[in-house]
Amino acid sequence: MEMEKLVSLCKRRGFLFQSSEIYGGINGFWDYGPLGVELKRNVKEAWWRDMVTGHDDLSVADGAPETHSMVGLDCAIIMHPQVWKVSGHYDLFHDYMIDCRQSNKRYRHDQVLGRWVKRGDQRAFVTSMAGESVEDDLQQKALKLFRLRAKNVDELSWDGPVASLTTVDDFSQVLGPDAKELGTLTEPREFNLMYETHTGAMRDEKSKVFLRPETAQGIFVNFKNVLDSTRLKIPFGIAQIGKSFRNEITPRNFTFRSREFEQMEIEFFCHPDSSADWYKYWRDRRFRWYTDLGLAGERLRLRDHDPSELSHYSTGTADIEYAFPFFAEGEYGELEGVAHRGDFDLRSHSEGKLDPNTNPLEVEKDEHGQPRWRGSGKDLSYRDEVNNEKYIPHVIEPSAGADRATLAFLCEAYTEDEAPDDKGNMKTRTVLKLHPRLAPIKAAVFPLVKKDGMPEVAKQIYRDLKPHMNVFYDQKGAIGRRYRRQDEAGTPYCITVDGQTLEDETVTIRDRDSLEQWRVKVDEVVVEIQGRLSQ
RNA sequence: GCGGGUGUAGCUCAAUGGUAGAGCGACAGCCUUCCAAGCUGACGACGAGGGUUCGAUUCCCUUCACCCGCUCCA
Repeated sequence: MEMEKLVSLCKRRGFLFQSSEIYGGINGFWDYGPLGVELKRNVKEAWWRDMVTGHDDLSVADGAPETHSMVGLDCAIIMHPQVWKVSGHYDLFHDYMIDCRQSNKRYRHDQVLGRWVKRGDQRAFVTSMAGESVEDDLQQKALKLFRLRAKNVDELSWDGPVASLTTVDDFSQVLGPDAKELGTLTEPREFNLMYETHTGAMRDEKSKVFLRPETAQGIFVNFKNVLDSTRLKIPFGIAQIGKSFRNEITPRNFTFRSREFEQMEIEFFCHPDSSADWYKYWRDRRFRWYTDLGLAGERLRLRDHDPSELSHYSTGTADIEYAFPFFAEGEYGELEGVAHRGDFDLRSHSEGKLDPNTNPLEVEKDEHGQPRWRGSGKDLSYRDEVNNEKYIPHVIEPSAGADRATLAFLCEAYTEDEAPDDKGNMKTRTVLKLHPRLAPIKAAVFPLVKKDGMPEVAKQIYRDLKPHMNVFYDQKGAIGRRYRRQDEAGTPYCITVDGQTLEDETVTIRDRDSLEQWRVKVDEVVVEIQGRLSQ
């Protein structure tokens, strides 16, 4: 499937528009049109119903270690700035970046390592991104820079230890990691991946706040509130759907990487001893959610992170990925990450930001030995009244992208097949084979022709269906054209009033995918359609 | 942020330094008894801003957006 065709259809039929299009558009932002908003709402409502309101607290779910509860939350986009300092986003999202004018490569300022080297009266700071073999790499580069052979390595004299580029002020003596000559690096420039704004009318450093880059932290900081207000017992999950914002360096690939996007996140709190089992449960359950809604093909996969990719406090992370058409063959894009996060988040918000590189986890300290970012100081542990046990729960985090899921469902649904026209010639038909739960319009009602009392019967069927679902009525033009329009919108069923209706009070129902038609009594249409939609 | 490409009607495309054209779609009407049929009619565009020019959609500059490749992707 070519992506341009889907993008074109999305625009033409009102699924997706570029934001602020009449002003030339704005990079990284997208608007959902009349059909798109229904589709995305259906995705979110399916998630909310399947994860939260439809969840059975009393039964042990398939694959689950025991019963569990699910509740929802909806918190503010703007939170106390300390939330983002303790969560680690402030440090991670505030990078200084260096560009190389010669190689056109970009580096994190603090990640470029190098060492001063002299040969005669020439002096340079040679750099490398080589990681573990950095010293060898630096020597190679120094030899090359001074046009020396390996046997003349003695002519090099090193000045000081390997150090970060942050220790260097004058870049004119710096050899970039991929450069062939000195002084090709730009001055460090600040990259803010979190959007900033201000609270109150005063616009100064003290009033600075951030638009959240993820919804998860709102759940962590409300953990105690939820516990105190609900009589919930562990294990339970808190779910939230909401907008998040990241000032991505390169928004790309339609809505896949947007700067404003919507997340569907769960933080699931459990006892540390059962956390590995719960992780497996959520990983498999979330994967199944996508397959149940139609991403059943080979383009969807569950990828377990390699143990070497994991933080030591995590016993597992898996990505649910989809092979979007705009990726190269064999490449996948993340729809959802399911992560075992241990007690990292709750402890950080209690004790202060933990250093993820420590084991066991310790609070990250600044140069004065003080906590780098102070936590709330509140006790975020859980007390098990039955076993009289007190502990900090472990967290399983299934974090999904609502826009990415919506886009994946669209990509998967887009189909071109052949269908005959009224003369029997085969014509290309464009159809969105969306799962009925996700389809923006559930059914369309047509009179075969605009006379003989057919519109009146059809309008009544429309009115009968409307209280139950989104239905569309159309009496204009040829019947075939009306069917094709609904195919493009992904409407699963079309109901047609014809001449026979006037004799025996039956109508035809047409299936979008098979093009099959069958007759149903007029007063059984609602039950028939409802029954098929709930399958 | 870099390099390359592309911006003309809702969509797909055409032409032109001198009033911008088509197909499809959408709309109105006629006709139509099951898969984008036919006839008629009306609507509808040069991404934005500057410059050169008597005159710019066309040439130049800037900018914005999209696509491809790099980079980035906690």
